[in-house]
This record gives sequence, C-alpha cells and structure tokens, in this order.
Amino acid sequence: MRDIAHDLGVSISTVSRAFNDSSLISSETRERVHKAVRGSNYIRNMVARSLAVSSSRLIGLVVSSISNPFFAEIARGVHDVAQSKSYVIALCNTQRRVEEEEKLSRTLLGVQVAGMIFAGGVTGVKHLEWLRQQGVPFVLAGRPTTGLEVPTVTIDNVAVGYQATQHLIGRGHKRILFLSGPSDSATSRDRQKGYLDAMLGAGLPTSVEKGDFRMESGFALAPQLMNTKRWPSAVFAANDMMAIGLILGCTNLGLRIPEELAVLGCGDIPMAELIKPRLTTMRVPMYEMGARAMHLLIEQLEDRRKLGGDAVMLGCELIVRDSAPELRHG
Amino acid sequence: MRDIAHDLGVSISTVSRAFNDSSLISSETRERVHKAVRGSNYIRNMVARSLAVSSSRLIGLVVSSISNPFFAEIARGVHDVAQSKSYVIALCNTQRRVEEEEKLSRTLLGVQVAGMIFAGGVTGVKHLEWLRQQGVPFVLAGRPTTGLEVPTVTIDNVAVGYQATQHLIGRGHKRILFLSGPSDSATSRDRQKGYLDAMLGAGLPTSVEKGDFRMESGFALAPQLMNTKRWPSAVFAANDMMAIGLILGCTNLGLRIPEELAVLGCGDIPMAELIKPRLTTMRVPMYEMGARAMHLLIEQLEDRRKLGGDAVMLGCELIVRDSAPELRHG
DNA sequence: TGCTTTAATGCAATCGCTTGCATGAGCCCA
DNA sequence: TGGGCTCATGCAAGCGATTGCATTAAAGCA
Repeated sequence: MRDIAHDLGVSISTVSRAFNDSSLISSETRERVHKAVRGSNYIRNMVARSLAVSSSRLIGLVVSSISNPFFAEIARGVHDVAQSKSYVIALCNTQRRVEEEEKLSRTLLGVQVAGMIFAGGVTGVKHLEWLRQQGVPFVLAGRPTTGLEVPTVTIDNVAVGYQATQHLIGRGHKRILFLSGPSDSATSRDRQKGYLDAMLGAGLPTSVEKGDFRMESGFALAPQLMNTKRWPSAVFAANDMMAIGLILGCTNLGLRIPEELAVLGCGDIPMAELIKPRLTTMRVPMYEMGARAMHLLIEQLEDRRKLGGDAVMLGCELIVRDSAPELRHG
Repeated sequence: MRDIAHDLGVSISTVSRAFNDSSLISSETRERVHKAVRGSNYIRNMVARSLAVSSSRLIGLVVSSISNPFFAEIARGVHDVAQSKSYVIALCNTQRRVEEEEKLSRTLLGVQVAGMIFAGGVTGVKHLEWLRQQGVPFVLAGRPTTGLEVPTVTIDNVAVGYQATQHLIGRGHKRILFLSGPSDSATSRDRQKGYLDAMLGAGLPTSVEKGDFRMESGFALAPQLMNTKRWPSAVFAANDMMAIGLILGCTNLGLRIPEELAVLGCGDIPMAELIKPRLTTMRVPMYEMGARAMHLLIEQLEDRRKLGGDAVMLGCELIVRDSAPELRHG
C-alpha cells in the first residue's frame, strides 16, 4: 500500500480511503488508485485491517461432524452466502466432543472472528451464555434453542411429521406405523408428535415402533411386521436410513413395496433416489438452513441492535417417489 | 494483555515472552503469568500477533465441492491434524469454477494464510506458478501434479487397479471386464492401466466397457452382459456408484451376485456396505489423504527449505465383502 | 572490593492499515 | 477583497501483539 501511495504521489491515508469507499475522497482519485491497484499485484492485508478496525470478516463455523453429508450441506450453504458477502469461513469440526467445542470457541475468538455459527452439536447453555458475554454474535443452525434467546434456524419437525403423515392418510392409508429414532433425539420426538397429531386428528389408531436411526433397525422391522396378522399399510420412518433398511428388509422377504407396504422416509439423503423402489421422503433443506443461518448472522453483524433471538423455522418439502407414490397401489 | 501485565506489575514484553516460551524469561515469572492468564478470561489476540510476526496459523483449504463426501473426508483429515497443531482452517468451496478458485486464492492471501491445500478441483499450472511466486506454501491433494514440481498426495490408481484385478484373478476368474469412467478422467485411466497390467501379466484376455461414473451406466451394463453368449465371471468397476448400479441391474434381471457374476468396486462409499449383496471394493483413504496433505504442508511451514515437491502416493485397501468374496462361488 | 559476565526485564519501534483532526485550496457571497 | 464553507488530502496516533537493544540486578571472579 505504501508503494502504491508512493507511485501515485498520494498519502497512504488516501489509498486506504479509496479502498474503503470513503466519502472523504474525490471519485477521480479513487479511480486512479483502483487502476493502479489492478495494475500491480498488491493484495490488501486484511490482518492489519482487522487489527486496526478490531473486527474481521472471518466467520467461525462449528460443525459437529463435517463428514456427515447433512452438515456438509449446511456448510455449503453458509459458505456460499458468506462468500457472496466476502466473508471467509473458519471451519471447526468437533466430532461431538463438548470439550472440543469450548476449546475451539476460544481459538476462534483468538483469531477475532466476527461471528460464529454452530451447526449440530451439543453446546450447553452455559457455554452460549459465556459466548454472548464475550460479545460475539452467533447463531445456531439445526438444533433446538435450549431455553436461551438466541437466533436460530431449525426445521419444524412437528410440521414435517404432520405433513408426511397427512400424505399417507390422504392416499387412503388407515394403519400407519411410525418408526421412531432414539428417545433422546428431539428431532425424532417432534416428528413423532406431528405423526400423532395427524393420526389423532383423522381419528386413526396410532402405533409407534422404536428405532435408532440406523439402517439395521429398519431392516429388523420387516420380519416383525410380517409376523403381525394385519400389518400396517404404511410406515413413516423418522429418517431415511431406517426407511431404506426397511425397504431392503421387505424386499428380502418378498414383501412388495409400495403395493403391500408404503414407506415414507425423512431427510432425502442421496441414497433415497438410488434405492429400488426409489424412496418417497421429506426433503430437509440443509443447504438453505446454512444459508439462512449465515444471513441471520450477517444481519446481526451489520446492525448490532438486532441481538435478539429471531428464530426461523424451515419447512420441508415432500418428495414423492416410488415407495409411497401419489396413487395408492394394491 | 496490558491488564495482565499491569496486574502482575511487569511489562507487556514480559507477558508476551511468557506466552512465547521465550528463554529470555525466568521460569518463575512465566508461571506467574500463566497462572494469571488462567485466572482471567483473557484470550490472546492472534490477529495482532499475525501482524507482528507477519505469519498466521491459518490454513486455506480449497475444495472443489464440500458436499461431496470424498472431499468432506479430506477436509476432516486436514482439519484434524491442523487442529492438533493448533492451526485453524479457512474453508473455500469452488464448486469447480476456475474463476472462483483464483479469486478465493487472492482472498486467502489477503487474510495472510500460512499455507494452502487444494483438494480436487482444476487449478491450472499458471495459477499454481503465480501462487508459488507469491511465496505461499501449498500442497495438492488428490489431483495429478500437472507437470509442476509441487508437494502432492494422491492415490496410486494404477496400483489400485492392479490390486483389485489381482484379487479377482486369484479367485480363479478368467473373464474379467473393466467398467471404466469417462475418458477424460485420469483416475479411471490409471485404474484401467492397472487392470490391463494385471490381466496381461496373467495372460488373460482384456475387455473394457465404457461408463461415466454414474450409477446408470452400471445399471445399463447388466442387460448388455446377459445378451452376451458367455458373459464375464467378474466385473471391476472404476468406481462404487457404477458397481452398485450394476448390482441393482443384475438383481433386477435375476442374475445372482456373486454366484453368477462377481462385482468389485472402487471407493468404499458408505453405500457400499448397505447394498445387498454388500459391495467388495477398494477403500480409497480420503481421510488419510487430507491428513497427509496437512502434514506435508506443516513440514514446509516449519522448514522453509523443503519447498521441493515430495509426492506421496497412497495405496488402497481391499475391503472384501459379499459381491466378490474371498472364496469363489458357483 | 571492584570489574566482568550473565540473566531477567523494560523501552520503544514495528507490523500494515484506519481514522480523527489539522491543513490548505478553491469557492461563494456580501 | 475577505471571511466562512466545503472538499480533498496529509499527519500522526492508534490497534495489540513481537523483538532488538538498552538497562539493571545478581552473581562470579580475581
């Protein structure tokens, strides 16, 4: 920057002002500076800038498991809008270890991140309170707010469960089983609530089987169903993996899907459209979740008043494929 | 830091030296400082430090598509070793757009990254030369070196193809077909070379079918095979998706796997062990690739002499499952 | 005791950029 | 013509650390 100032015969301040689009500079000079910069291969030192203005354009993104495709999608959403506003993101992977999360927060504060986004993971309220006290804006993506008033973007899982169940009911199914996730999963509980609401609302009998989100529990359900005298005509699984397991299990036993059993999943993971029959499922908009989270953060960053807890809830989209088609089979 | 210095009645320099484990300080003072720091909630400002020492502990990680599980695994590998050496990583996603890659490089240079890792993607030699000229250490992960002498970690795909084919040959297969990827894929070409080497070495006839890495091309191969009078006894597919497509296609047509056709894939994507029969495949160590890349980078960072181009080639591990088992069927 | 050596500390400049304030040039209006 | 304005620019003091050099105190040695 010194060099550029010197070449142009102006002061360093002037060059700096040109960069910052200050109104204290003539547009003519601004142009001269920009031209000179393009001509050189000067790259502005953002570290020095950060120090001077004591705020950076770094955003800390704390993810509980980057190799989980869901979180990778969130990361992509965050990244894309960050980039469009010329923020750069510092990625941290906690692998679900709480200690990591706290240590990483300190590290991120050390590099003076302008804000943070927590996706998944298990940060305690205490930690979040400490964070707020440090004065870093942050937003939570895809996890419940745990009591604290904090900007959050989540999935409305009750609505998801309700909508999915409605689809099945609308196709004439009467006996619909819900295959849940582990009982400590808020996600699963909410989806189950949506399921129950829809069933009770329609005056239908409910029936819940407990799973663990892994494919095996879907697979294991298949023989169990067939031993029942009147098995359900449809199953709504709390996630896609279990739904896929169920499909595989049924196919294995010669039960035809969707003719003899409709299966509806939740998530729309890539595998959903690869399996035969292709899985009908609720698409959870992870990318959008990341993007919205970043937008929320930017709002806070640009307008410090808005430290309040806007909570945005995203809905899901039903993706109708073959395992629970538009028209009822059989 | 000023506060701490003041509280302890020492100078700022002393505190700084305590942090840096300088030998110019008594161990007693060092302890006093550290204790005081633990007591306060002071967090060292790494931005200021970076400016002063003109080097940061930020590593730029440029990935061509973070939502691709392969790259996510690389990212995890990079992240883990970075974290263990207290580097923090700045993630950039290019979505395969070359312009992005160059713009992002500038951004990363602007935040004074200590080094960069490029995973996947398509950076041209020109850009790499420019980067080197800028004096930033960098390493390439999972892409060919394109002529320039640059530290790189890649998969030895020729060896992979050879090893996979050997496994099939060792199980008594004589007619083995290779299902290739698109012809502009160096990865596929190398695996094919390995296949050819192994087959010719064993005096067996070779036969290559052209695919495109997508599941469909595997699926489409199935009927094609069955129309052949003597179909091969085994297929080695250049990636898992095609192998899975092939399995689905065969199952669809009633061809039994592995009894009537053995199938061997490449990649070991999560789906590989979910499909029935579970896919025998070559595991490509993406995580390790990221980790090694980061190690290579750290070497350069800590010892500036080593700007040379160590190229490490990772082998793959054969994961024997059901689609091409240890013992020959049929 | 007096002088050299060594170890521990403080001072102040520096990293590259921002920004409040001072300065000076040109302009308008009385 | 001169005083007040506005506009563009430069000066210099930070931002929060690091670090070469000076300084001081303690210790060693003759």
